[in-house]
Amino acid sequence: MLRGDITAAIRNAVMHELAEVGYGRLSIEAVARRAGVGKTAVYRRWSNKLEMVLEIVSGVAERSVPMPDTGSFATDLQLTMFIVSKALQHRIASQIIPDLMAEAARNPKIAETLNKALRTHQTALSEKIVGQAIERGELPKGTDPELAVDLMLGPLYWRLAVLRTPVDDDYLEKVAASVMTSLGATPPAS
Amino acid sequence: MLRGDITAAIRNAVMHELAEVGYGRLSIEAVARRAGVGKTAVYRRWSNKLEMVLEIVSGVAERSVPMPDTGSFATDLQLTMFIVSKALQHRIASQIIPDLMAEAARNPKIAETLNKALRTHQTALSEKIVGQAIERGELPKGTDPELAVDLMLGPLYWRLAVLRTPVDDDYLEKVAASVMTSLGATPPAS
DNA sequence: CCACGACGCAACGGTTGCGTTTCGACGTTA
DNA sequence: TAACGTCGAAACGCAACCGTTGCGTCGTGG
Repeated sequence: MLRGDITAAIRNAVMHELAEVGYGRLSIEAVARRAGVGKTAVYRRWSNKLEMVLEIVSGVAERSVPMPDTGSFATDLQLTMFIVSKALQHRIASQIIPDLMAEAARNPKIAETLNKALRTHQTALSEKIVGQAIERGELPKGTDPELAVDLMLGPLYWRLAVLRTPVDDDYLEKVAASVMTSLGATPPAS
Repeated sequence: MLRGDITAAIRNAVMHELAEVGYGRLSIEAVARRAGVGKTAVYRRWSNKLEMVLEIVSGVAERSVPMPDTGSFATDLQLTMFIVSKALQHRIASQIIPDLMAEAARNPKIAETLNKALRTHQTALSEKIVGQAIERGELPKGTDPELAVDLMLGPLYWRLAVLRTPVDDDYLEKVAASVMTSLGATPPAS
């Protein structure tokens, strides 16, 4: 039986190596070195760098994806943006995500995995928020869910992952308010 | 005197290698191979992979940065978004930009260069557009230029560089309209 | 209590890239 | 035509990493 503590050490090492040197430069030797294990232990679990990274990354991404459903679009929106901003400001995640995104443009398997890990658990989720809001009458009937999601997540990603500017609650509120306005949302009943 | 045609061949090879394998995996040997020149020719011009890439990339980025100043915010906005969307849909640029962005998170020199090449020639430029619009009374006085830029470029970058979804004129208009609305812009005088 | 399996370590041959050096061919300039 | 500098090609020693193998140790399950 493979030892769980060693598997965990390797997973941890992979995430940190990914953050430090990126997928392109990631080497299994360095992973084993960092995890304090032999290369053998790594190859006993995965046969490839690609397979290893995909399994580990999707494993991390899949768990703990909260599901905002607060009953109103305004709070759903704010909560989602808050969660995403926290995730994109996480030291390691903020390095790994743009790196894998760039790599996905070259490697279809990475693209597919990221698709599953991020788009399914985030964009599709956001589209559900929009759908609910339309049903509740908080958003106009013709609202394009895709466009709405782009307006929500685009500025956040741009700010955090591209410009790497820290984001405070005040900024989040401004963006949220802008999204509400531009979508023609009915203000919360408060 | 260094031969210009060979320098050009190397520059071209670097851009294509960057697009295909990314900065992390880019090797000078491969560049020379692709350019059909000897490694000697490369090392005679630059001493590093880093130095070479920075010089070439900033050279490409610096030239031909048009300056939208059409006289109205609405058209400035549309023109800017059109130009940016064209740039981000360029086969090679759309691979290189996210890759270097991710690399910039690790390498301060790359970050600085990208800063100069993109932020100065694009964000600051966009901020000028917003400033002019405020002077003309097309935007409210308190408008935050940074926020405005984020709302303009964020969704575009998200769409094109992250999701890699093609963008048509219809989508561009929708985003532009959303930005106008959320900023409380005065509609064009037409 | 014993065998099995996972462990680390070290070494294997092979590949790739580094940055440098040497060589002969070529073309320009003087 | 003679000197100079760039050119491609090839090889240099060095380092890193690949994926595999053999070894001796240690812990656990049967």
